[in-house]
Amino acid sequence: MIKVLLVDDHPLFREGLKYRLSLDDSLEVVGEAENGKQALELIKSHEFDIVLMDINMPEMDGMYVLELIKEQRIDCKVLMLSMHDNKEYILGAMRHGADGYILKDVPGNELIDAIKKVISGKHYFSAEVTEILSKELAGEQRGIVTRREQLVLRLISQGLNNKLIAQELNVSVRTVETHKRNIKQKLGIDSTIGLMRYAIDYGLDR
Amino acid sequence: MIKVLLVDDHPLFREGLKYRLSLDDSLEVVGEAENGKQALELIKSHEFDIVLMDINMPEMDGMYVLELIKEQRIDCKVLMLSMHDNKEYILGAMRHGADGYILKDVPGNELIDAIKKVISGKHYFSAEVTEILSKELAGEQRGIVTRREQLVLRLISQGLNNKLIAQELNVSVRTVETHKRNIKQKLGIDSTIGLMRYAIDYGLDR
DNA sequence: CAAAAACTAAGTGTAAACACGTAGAAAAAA
DNA sequence: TTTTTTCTACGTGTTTACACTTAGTTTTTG
Repeated sequence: MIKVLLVDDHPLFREGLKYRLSLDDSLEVVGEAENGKQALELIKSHEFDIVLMDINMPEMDGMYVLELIKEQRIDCKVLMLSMHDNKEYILGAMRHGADGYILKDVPGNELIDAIKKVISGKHYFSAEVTEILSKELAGEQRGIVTRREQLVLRLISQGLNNKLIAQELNVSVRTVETHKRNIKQKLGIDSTIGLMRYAIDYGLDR
Repeated sequence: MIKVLLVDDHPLFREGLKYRLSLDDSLEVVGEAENGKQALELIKSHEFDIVLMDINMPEMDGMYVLELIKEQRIDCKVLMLSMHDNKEYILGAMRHGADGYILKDVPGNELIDAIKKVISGKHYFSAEVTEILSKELAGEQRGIVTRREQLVLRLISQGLNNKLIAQELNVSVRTVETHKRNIKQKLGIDSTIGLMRYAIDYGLDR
């Protein structure tokens, strides 16, 4: 029996997932959390075979939880669920060692397939995701926004100016400027406001 | 038996809803659509007591379908489901005669309550929604952004700088600056980036 | 360990944005 | 038709952002 932890901030969505998974006899949802914090507590106190987790959540997002799980080498697969098929998320999730990444608009049976693949030790990325990735790789690593750059992007999207971003990250304004310049170059965007739009569109804004 | 039509572009979410509604004996999901177009066809060819519909969908969004249903006086309640608690959406839905508006992150039982209230001829707006509305009304018309200012907001949200906005509107940069200053004052926002966030949050960005 | 990538940061000059005030012309409302 | 609002725009001074370059340090990777 595969023990599943569901992490998503929408109760209705969780209920739906739970129901869908209950249709398969080899799966069992043994835990639910509505944010990263709760998830982390559960993961520390219980054992799960796999965590199905949304990326965008209030109170600690899924990406961070993923990072912690993998850093601490907790023996548990992590399958990221997301509304967004954006590069940054997907690459971010891969960088942090996610075992899979699927979009929320896949049919239920694909989700089950994904879980089983992941449990069997493989990775699973849904078609749209691999599409994005292949495009990314075809471009030979153009556009890979680094961790620090992602942080800067997030702070930009929160409305902070360079000075405040610098304070937040404990670096100089010049460093922030450099990061911004590099991000712009990588993404082919030429204004802060454009960066903000990008960050918001691709859900980096929290 | 209340005949329900589900309209949402996420199969998993639909499945979840369907399951949740199946737990109540007086409800029956007799139709599903994954976009506004499909929904409209179904509504024209079949009879439903209530339509549960997402606002954001590809291929004709829910707001437009709502508009058509109400314009054509189709005898069918419409309960809008949304991820977003933004003013523009909520006010827009009300303006077009939605029978209710609830956020996707409500628990399943609240959704069932909402359906029944709506079917009985009442309106239903979830707590967060009425909160937003009351704030809006309490503000006694502060923050009325004029037509021109709305245009500026939209262009800001698209990532244009002052010069480009000026070109787009055939006015001087100084005028754009003035508009921006006025908008900020009206909305109590003190950065361009904040304006952008506002515009996107409130759906002005297209 | 060596090489590459990422992170840091500075110099210097230019461009854009912002604050605050003011104000005429056009359009809408009373 | 007055009155009010909206749209337009300038002056002036300050702050912030951007371009383009260079480069040391740390971290990651092969």
